[in-house]
Amino acid sequence: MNKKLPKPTEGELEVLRIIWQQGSSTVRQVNDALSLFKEVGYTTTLKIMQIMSEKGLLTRDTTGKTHVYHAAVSQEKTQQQLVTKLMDSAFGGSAMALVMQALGNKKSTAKEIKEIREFLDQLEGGKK
Amino acid sequence: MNKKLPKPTEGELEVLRIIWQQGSSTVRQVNDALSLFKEVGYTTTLKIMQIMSEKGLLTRDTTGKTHVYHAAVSQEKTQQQLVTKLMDSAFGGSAMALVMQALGNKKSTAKEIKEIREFLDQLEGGKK
DNA sequence: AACTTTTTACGAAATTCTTCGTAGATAATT
DNA sequence: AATTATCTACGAAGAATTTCGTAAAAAGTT
Repeated sequence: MNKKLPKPTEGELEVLRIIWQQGSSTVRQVNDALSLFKEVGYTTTLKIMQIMSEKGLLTRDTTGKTHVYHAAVSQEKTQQQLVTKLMDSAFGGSAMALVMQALGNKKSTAKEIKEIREFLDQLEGGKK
Repeated sequence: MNKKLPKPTEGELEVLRIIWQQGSSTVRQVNDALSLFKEVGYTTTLKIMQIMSEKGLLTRDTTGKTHVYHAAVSQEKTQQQLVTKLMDSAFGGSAMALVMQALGNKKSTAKEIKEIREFLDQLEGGKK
């Protein structure tokens, strides 16, 4: 079990989000997607993805000329990792404090609030 | 209005947490507190706090021989900043998604869940 | 086949963060 | 007063991250 994958950096997270969204991709595809919202050189994207492979955040298929990269970490696990880290480092480990900041900040819609209530119901229900 | 204070690094956040907790402190006091849970040289702590002053995360009183450092950013604002950043970078801006990860992860107590419900009530009540 | 384009590999510069050693100044102790 | 301890300032090394240029290999085009 490889539980200790490194925390992705900002740049790595951007790549992961794209691959989670559009599925396994080539460097070109990721770079195109990145280029929609920021300026970035092709070889920069390539380098980041190569490093991510070394770290185990991505795997790649090198059969063809153009390598295809796959996410090696799930979106859910990664979000878990990041939110846990933030909770510990900035909120003293309190989920409540973090949740309140997240909700208090943003103007949540009535619908969102309702969904969270239902989620809380589930949490209590599924609990022993 | 200085809205663009830099995001504190891991090390800087540790210093801020200590100063938020125990109030304005000297380098020695911060270093002692840090030493309780990690090994760190005195000049390392000094350097970090000096850099934080330059960045505007701390202010300092240099009247005496021993300088006294004060937090220049509030805990609340900083938590806001960090949670917003995480929400944008890892949760596509969705507070809901983040909240669910935070709650689903940790085994929240019934009391915590109740508190969050009450918080949601307030949110809706205070809203127009 | 010669040329152009695309892609990977390699290396290195620029930046940021962390760490700490050394020197000098200031204060406290003997 | 001399010694010792404490503190700040300075600089620099090491690691991590981001960036990109150049070269070489592979594929496609004329």
